[in-house]
Amino acid sequence: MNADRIPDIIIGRLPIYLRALLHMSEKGIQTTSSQELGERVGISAAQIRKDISQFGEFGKQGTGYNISFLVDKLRSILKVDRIWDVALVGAGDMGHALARYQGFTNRGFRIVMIFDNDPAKIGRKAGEFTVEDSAGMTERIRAAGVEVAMITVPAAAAQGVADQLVKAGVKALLNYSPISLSVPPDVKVQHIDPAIHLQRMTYYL
Amino acid sequence: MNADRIPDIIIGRLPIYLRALLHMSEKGIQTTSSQELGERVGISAAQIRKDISQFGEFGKQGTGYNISFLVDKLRSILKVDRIWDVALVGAGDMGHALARYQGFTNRGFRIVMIFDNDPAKIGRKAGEFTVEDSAGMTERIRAAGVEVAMITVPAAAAQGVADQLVKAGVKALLNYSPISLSVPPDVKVQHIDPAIHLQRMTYYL
DNA sequence: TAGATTGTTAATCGATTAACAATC
DNA sequence: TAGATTGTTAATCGATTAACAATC
Repeated sequence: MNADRIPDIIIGRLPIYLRALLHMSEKGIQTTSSQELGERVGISAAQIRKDISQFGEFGKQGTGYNISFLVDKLRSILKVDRIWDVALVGAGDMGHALARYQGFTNRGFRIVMIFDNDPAKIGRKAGEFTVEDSAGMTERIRAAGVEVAMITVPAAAAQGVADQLVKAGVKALLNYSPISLSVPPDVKVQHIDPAIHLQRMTYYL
Repeated sequence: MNADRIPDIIIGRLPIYLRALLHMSEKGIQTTSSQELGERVGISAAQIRKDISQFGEFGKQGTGYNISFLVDKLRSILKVDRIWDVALVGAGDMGHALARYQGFTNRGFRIVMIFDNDPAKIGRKAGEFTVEDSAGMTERIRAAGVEVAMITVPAAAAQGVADQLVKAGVKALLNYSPISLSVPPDVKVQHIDPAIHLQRMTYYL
């Protein structure tokens, strides 16, 4: 156990471990080792043991880790042992795809509202939701106490939307717009940009 | 200039620099400094200078970097000074969103074929493409010489699809399925999983 | 017990930062 | 010229790996 601040890079690996462990759990596997988990996720066994040991002694010498126990621990550490309400801004193709995405279930998230500023989209359905006018976004989000949001608006609008979301109290932003957002230090941002991910690979081709 | 192998972590930052530089370029800015670029992307000036200097002396003391010159250099380094044909596997919501995504243009990529194994989807349109039967996928991809692919199939099917793509000669895989893929060492994989990205932030909430 | 595997330490490796001479 | 900013070196900082005692 370690009371110091845990490095970002370790926190970033925990969701990968969690996903793999849930996958094993669904297949009925009850126990795993750092070795086996490492092979599945492409990370060394030593690193996995070291990462996990930052938070406690969750394994047993000789037998490894009990999967459902470790899943519970990781969920608790990552604070996904609850359901976070998520606001989605941008009801374009990507927004619609996310609105209908099944992958949030059981992983700690649920979209609860969708906004757009296009009159042609407001009032229409996106997944099971009705697209709301982004004019009322700040108040809606603040009133609902939503702290997590996803942005799927065009690049030119993204920073403005981010500013509004921050003002509304959002502390975690998943940005699908192809632009670097600037936010206060207490707000976390993650970027998803398929072109960036592809460009990281073409260097090696 | 450095003839050694460039670390992955540096290659991973270059697309971020490139995107920011293109953005500045579109706004008519002609010159920038490591300081200014660093503020835009949230990376220290020293690191940006060090990263860029791995590939040559692209700046000028006193004035900084010429943006269009640096854009050209980065495009060439990342091999996106050409257009890569991309195959898309999975014509669900995410596949459709990617098929219609405008963000690949001018960034080195163009989707050229879309596959699915669902008879209800085969023959239908996705963006400007007609969904093809994934039964003929390996041959189609090999014949077309496609080296880059995106996977948007359900988790249970993803590893099988990846295996087929590898067999077809694909060397760069962008995986939207919520599962860790295992591929030979000469094949690059990048993962996009919104739940993973969100879980990286909830720890801090 | 014998074998397996953890948690942890120390060693190694790699990345970032600070500082500054060079120079535009 | 004076001011600004690069490219690079050395120092610092942090992350990964190897190894192994502890122990299930």
